[in-house]
Amino acid sequence: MITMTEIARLAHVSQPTVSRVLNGKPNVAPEIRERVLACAREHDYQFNVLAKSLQGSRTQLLGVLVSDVSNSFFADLSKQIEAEARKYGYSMILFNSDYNVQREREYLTVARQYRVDGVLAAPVQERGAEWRESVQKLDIPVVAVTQRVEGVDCVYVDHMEAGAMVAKHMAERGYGRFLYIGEEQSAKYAGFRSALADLGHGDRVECTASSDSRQLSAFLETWFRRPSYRTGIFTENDLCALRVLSILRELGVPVPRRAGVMGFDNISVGRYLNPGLSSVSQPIGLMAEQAVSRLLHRMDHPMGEPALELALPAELVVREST
Amino acid sequence: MITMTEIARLAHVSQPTVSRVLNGKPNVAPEIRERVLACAREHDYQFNVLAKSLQGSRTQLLGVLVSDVSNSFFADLSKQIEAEARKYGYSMILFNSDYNVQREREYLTVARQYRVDGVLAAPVQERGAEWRESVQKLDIPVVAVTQRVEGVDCVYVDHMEAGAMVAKHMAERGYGRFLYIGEEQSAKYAGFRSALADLGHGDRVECTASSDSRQLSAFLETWFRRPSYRTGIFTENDLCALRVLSILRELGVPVPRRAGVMGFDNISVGRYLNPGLSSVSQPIGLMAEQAVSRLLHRMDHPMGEPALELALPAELVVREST
DNA sequence: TTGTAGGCGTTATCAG
DNA sequence: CTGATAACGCCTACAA
Repeated sequence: MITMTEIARLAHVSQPTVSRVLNGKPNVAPEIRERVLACAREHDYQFNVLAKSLQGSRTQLLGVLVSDVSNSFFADLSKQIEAEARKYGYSMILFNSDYNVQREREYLTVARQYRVDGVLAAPVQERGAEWRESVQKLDIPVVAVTQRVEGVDCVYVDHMEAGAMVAKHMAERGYGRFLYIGEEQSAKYAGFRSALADLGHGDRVECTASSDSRQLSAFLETWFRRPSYRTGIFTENDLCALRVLSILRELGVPVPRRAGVMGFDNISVGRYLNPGLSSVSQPIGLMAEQAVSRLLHRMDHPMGEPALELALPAELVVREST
Repeated sequence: MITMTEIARLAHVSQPTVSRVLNGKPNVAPEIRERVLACAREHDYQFNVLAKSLQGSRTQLLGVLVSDVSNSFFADLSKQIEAEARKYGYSMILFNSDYNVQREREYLTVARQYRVDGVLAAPVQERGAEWRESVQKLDIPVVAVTQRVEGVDCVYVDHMEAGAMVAKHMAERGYGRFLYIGEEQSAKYAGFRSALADLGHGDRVECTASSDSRQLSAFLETWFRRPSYRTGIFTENDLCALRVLSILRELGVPVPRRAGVMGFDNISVGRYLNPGLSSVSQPIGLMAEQAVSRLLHRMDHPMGEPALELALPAELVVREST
């Protein structure tokens, strides 16, 4: 690939002059400008961004760290982030932590080795003082997306509040028993549970892990064998809700009559399901936009301002499953 | 971020010595090695990959160009590619062409500006002599994924053959009318159509575009209003199949009795649908593996060998929708 | 075993 | 308006 120095030689000018031309600086004689441009075009010159950023300028690279791009929610998020970053001339190195805290850390160091100008991370750990600290002593600005992290710039929806919204909706729909499928410590569950308590259903909530499909299936079979109230099921995300719906179908549990199912993330296929999946929608586009903009801002003001913790509104998307 | 030169100053040695230590080269006095390592650890030294690659060595960056990560197929593909690349110490810059040929070209030049060691591309254009040429005169190795491109390294499944498999399956299932939803020029359609012709259904195949949902809905309504044979519908991808299923449900067309639907890509949510979506599965993991390995190989042998055109087997995944 | 010198492709500074 | 020159962080000779 041709370099400025080579163009300089071909055009019989000095290399800095070539630099001036290619960067569109003023104060270059028109004829020289033309000569250089012609030569650059002819050889399809491309800037060497790496060499450029050696001078202390920006790399124009963003590190984007998600737990799993194959989850449509993160796929959508990555897409929006890429589109948003592109507006500012940024490209994105994508890292997949695979829900692995160890790899999350590794990728953070890889991102630094590439001298990315900043990192957008959807951190795995929900409540991580540890994560905050490891991020804070980093010399690269980091914005957390989807999760609140105290003392770190972050853009997120309030999971507590979302859980409460779900609880309220399910109570209104007349469900009398409740099930949360996901991690017991999650903020969604906390909000769900506490709102149900306020509604007088405090002792009718249970929680079970989602990880093992067979186990989950067995659990639901037992649950619905005993005659009981109509059950509102809230899952940690839509993928999990899909599995639940599929299990309920196998068990012959009618949805939404006997069981209501509400997911989280409102992935795009939800509306095409049968029954359509009710879900909590996060404003992905807005999150991406705000997160990128905050990150770029932070690059210029590394320490100055206090962390911005931006809570965005979640929205209930009610379809046939509740 | 601390540099080798600074460590050198702090440890009272020369910068190349620091380089030797940090790169684990032999012939360094143990005590100096310790001193340097201690200092590096203390200040959390990280290599500057960019500076490294200025010397002509590799950037350890791969450009990955897809049309739309938010399509689960490409999301899965990106994920597998990332995992595979990581094994060789490579990171991935992700580009989203958004099915836009113009942006595809732009991203190719951006990739070059970053001096990526190679590019994996799922090209938009199905039959592009133009694309081949633009890629061939690139100074960076490119491997096409998912599409065959003559004269360019590529890893793909044979869409013609896949289309034929679908035709055969649908004929066996007793459908007597056929519909392809997608671009008329696509290889899938060609294979579908020609196989149907061989089966004596040559004049019972139609094709309609998928782009406009309302239009598609109107088309299907008209189609199913007239009493006709049972119809086998083959869609260009699973996302499209989802929309079709949803429209058929609205129209009250029973699936698979009156209409059979088969998608393409076998995205993971397909099995959770109701009815479960029949589809053509592409071996994503294998494709990623082969494509990355081919790309790395090509880096070491830029021109030597002829292009590898690797056709991988597609597989019919039959569920309740056919 | 260690240090010095040069270069990778740029940009910035300063002199002419 | 243009060209030397130094610098960015690192590596690879080569010299001591």
